[in-house]
Amino acid sequence: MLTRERILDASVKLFSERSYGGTSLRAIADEAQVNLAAAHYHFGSKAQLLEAAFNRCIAPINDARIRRLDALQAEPTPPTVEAIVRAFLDLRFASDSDPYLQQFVARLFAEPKSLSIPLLERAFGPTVRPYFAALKQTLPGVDPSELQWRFHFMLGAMIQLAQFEAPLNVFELDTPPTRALRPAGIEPLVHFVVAGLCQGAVNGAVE
Amino acid sequence: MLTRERILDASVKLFSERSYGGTSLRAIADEAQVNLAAAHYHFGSKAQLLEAAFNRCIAPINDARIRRLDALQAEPTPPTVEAIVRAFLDLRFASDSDPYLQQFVARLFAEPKSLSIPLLERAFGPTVRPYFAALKQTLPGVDPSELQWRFHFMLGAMIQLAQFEAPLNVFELDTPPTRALRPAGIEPLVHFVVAGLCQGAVNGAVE
DNA sequence: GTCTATATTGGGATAGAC
DNA sequence: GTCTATCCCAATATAGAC
Repeated sequence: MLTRERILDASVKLFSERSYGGTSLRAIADEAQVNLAAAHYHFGSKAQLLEAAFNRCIAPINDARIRRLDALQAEPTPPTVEAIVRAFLDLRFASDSDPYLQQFVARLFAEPKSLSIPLLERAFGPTVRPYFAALKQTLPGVDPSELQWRFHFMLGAMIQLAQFEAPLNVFELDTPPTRALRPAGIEPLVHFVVAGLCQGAVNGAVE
Repeated sequence: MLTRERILDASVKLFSERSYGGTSLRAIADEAQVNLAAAHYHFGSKAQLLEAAFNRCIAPINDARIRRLDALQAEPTPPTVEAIVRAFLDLRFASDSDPYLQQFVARLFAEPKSLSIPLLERAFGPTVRPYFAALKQTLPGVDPSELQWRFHFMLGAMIQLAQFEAPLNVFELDTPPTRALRPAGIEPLVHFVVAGLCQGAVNGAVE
């Protein structure tokens, strides 16, 4: 059972750093200091290993996000856009999150769609949909299809932050992964996204 | 010489769709209906072929972007944020642009950094820097390091649009590439980004 | 459950005829 | 410049001993 965990850890690390196509099972076995055959014994195939690794990585974050949204919606006053955005984007206090999670998500989004879409839909859909619904309710003045675009751009900005430690600093190589989202960029990200989501609207959340 | 072009065309298509690691030289030779050895003869290696394909793809867009920025700065009145953003993001009228360009850029951003960063820096840096400088001048009230973050998020939103035809429609598979940026999402993108860039500022560009 | 060994395929790259 | 043929290696995957 320990072997299984070692393989998962190594998979998360390497898939996050080098993408799916760029990572071999051999490299994973090496990193995990485990025999190559063990990967097949425990997971069957490379694709199944990817899914297992991602699921283990995303599960605690999904839980935290859902819990935080529930908490917001349990309050007497309806949540602001900023509160919803923050609950979704600010993972600084999800201390049990895997440090590679965000890079992992970012890499997954860029995989060939036949690989990424089904996986993301299964792992992400159930968490993302309630957030979108909450935003829709908080921003009734925004056309739903327009809001879908804005939500889409929020994900793009989030992913961009996950991939690069510093903005535009295109020279840095192999930066170490950071727990949850890059702390330094979280506040700028939240404000950027809230501004984009609330354009025009005079919602209590914007300032 | 025709062979060379066929290989470049096929490379752009396949690298864009399947990423670098997911594309073999054999697949490229097949797609181009060209002999495998020709790829090595003309380009030397897979990595050099990637760079050649990307350069050919990005060159006209770099030119168009620089030309448009120059035109803005030649006018008597200083450009608005929206005008600058539009010049950068709205490629609908760059009719000679490769239909795969945006997917290509998006995939490149997600490659392992040791592969992507140097390439992006060479191909993108000289175009991106003047745009950042122009924004800095138009938004003097925004702290430069904060503006870097915002610019960074703009790129993320742009890439997200490039990768997916419709927002959140995570079920669609293998959508055909679109010339320049997805037309339907351009206006939402521009407005989202302008709002994010101009937060707080009372610049003529925001409305 | 874990190892060694290997089957099998497909990858990038080259040599050398034409 | 273009082809065939091939080298060499790395990839995923599996068989079978322990």
